[in-house]
Amino acid sequence: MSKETNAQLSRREREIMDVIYRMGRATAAEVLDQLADPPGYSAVRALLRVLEEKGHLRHEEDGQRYVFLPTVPLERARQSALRQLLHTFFDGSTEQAVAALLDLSSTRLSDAELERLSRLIADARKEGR
Amino acid sequence: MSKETNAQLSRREREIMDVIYRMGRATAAEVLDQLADPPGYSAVRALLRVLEEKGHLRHEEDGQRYVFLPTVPLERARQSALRQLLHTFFDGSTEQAVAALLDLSSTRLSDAELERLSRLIADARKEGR
DNA sequence: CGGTCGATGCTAAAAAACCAGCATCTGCTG
DNA sequence: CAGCAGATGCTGGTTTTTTAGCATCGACCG
Repeated sequence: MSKETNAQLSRREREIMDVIYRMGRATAAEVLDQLADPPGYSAVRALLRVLEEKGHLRHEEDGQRYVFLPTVPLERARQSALRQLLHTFFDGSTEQAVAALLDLSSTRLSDAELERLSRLIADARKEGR
Repeated sequence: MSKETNAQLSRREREIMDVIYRMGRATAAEVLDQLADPPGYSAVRALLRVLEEKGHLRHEEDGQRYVFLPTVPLERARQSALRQLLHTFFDGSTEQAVAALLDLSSTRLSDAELERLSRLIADARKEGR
């Protein structure tokens, strides 16, 4: 059994984790001003403590203040999130998910990006055999 | 302003919505036995009622029992979810997201699927010009 | 007809989440 | 040294979520 990054997050907890994943690392104050519908400073700190207890965060001391980091590295968190999304919204179909992703941002994609994506798939095909 | 599918879901509510998106439509009993860490039947029904009040679900009557459906269609819910995921875990980069997606399921992808993906990207490139 | 089964509606209370405020500590500055 | 600034730890209370239980209703069956 692994390290027990204990179970299910509440709404606020989720929001805070998201902020920290976006930032990579963050202090209480930084988290606070990234929150859309901000509570008080104390509230944020309390939640950070809880998240640490639950094993989702750890902190390093930077002089006086704490900088919080995820215990689960970005890559793994991503994977879980993707897997989850794939399962609930795309019935597990990578193909559909990629399609939706392309559609979502079709205008924003540069030619170079598409080029690289194309290569990515070519590589996947080769590996497959 | 649109129909006000009122705000943020709690943990259980989220779980239940996920089940319903997976199933497309579901009765209380069906939702119950899809839940990983199941509460009582009553609890599920109560939450379904709440979700309906909040505007996330509606129901149709099938003889005696209710079948619940999302008010927001799958496609739109997907988009929101993807956008969110892209933002918090991939810094908005579609490319990285697609890469992660391919990596996640590399073994599971059939040749035919990769073929189709490749075509998808080719199409996107054409449209871009 | 009377009873049981399987639904629903509703309510109240237990549990969890959320939050603010105060006490404390440290470093810095006048 | 005294006081302020900025950080943390902690505690208690309010609000929201989550849950179970009980009442009801209609369909079906013997």
